[in-house]
Amino acid sequence: MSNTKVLPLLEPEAPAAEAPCCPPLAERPFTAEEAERTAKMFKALGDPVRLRLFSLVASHEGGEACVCDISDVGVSQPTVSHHLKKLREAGLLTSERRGTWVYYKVAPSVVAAMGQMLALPREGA
Amino acid sequence: MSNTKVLPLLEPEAPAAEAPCCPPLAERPFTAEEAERTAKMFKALGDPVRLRLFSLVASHEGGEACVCDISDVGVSQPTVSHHLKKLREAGLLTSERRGTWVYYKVAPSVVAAMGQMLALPREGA
DNA sequence: TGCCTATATTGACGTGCGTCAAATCAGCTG
DNA sequence: CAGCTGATTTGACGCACGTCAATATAGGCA
Repeated sequence: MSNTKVLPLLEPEAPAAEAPCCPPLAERPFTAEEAERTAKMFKALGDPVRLRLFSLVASHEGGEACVCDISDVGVSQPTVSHHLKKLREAGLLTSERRGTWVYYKVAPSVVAAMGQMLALPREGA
Repeated sequence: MSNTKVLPLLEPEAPAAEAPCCPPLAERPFTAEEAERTAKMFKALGDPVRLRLFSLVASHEGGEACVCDISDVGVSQPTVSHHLKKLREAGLLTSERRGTWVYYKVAPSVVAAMGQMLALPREGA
C-alpha cells in the first residue's frame, strides 16, 4: 500500500485551480481581460480536428486516452501532437507519460466552467 | 390587435431549429461532420472581441441590444459589424432592424446546445 | 429633395494558424 | 550498446482571419 495510488485526494500534476474563470456570459459584460483569457478556451475547441480529439479523449474510458488511440483523425501524427498541445495549453486537457505512451485526460473543472458560462437565465426570470 | 406583436408563438425570422446539433462531447467521439459544424460555434466565441460583444448582448435587458449600445469594445465600427456578422452566421445571435437601429439578440437554443455539449458524466458514474 | 445618423460592405494589409516533412527526444527491448 | 516504436519539436508554406479606411446602403428628419 505504499506505491499504489490509493488516495487521489489531491493530484499534484493536475492544475485544478482555474475554477475562478468567469461568470456566466449573460450575468454581466465581460471585461477585456476576462474575454482575452476565456477566448483561448473557446478557440481551442474552435477547430474540427481539436474538437474530435477532445471528444475522443472525453468519451474514452475514464476520460483518458493514449495518443496512439486517438491519432486517426485524418491528419498527420505531428499535427495531432500539435493540436493536443493546444488543448493542453488551453487547460482543457492534461497529459502524463506512462512508459512508452503518453495519456491525455480531460480537465473536468475547466470544462465545467465553460459550460457554466453558457448558462442563460430562465425565460420567465 | 392587427399590427402589434401579441403572439410571438413562432418567429419567422428566427431559425430556432438547430437544436439537434450534437451529443455531449464525452458521450461518443464526434464524427468529422459533427466536428466541422460544431467547431464553427466555438470558433465564433474564440475571439476576445466577439466574446465581449456576445456577453454585452447576452447581459443586456431581454438578451437583446442595439449595435449602438455595444460598439465600445476598442475596435472600429466596421470591425464590430464584422464580428456581429460572424456571431450571426454561427447561429449564436439573430439580428432585426427596427427603424434606424439594428438589434441583436442571443439564440438561446443554440447557446444551450453548446452548454450541453460541455456536460461531463459525473465522477461516480 | 437633401442631409444626417446608423449599420453594413468592400478592399487591402499584416498576422496567426493548420498542415506537413524532417529531425529530435523518450523509453522499451534485444 | 544498437535499434525500434511512440511522441514532440522545428521549419516552412499557404490560407484564413482580424483590423482598418473608404465607400455604400438604410432609414429618419427638415
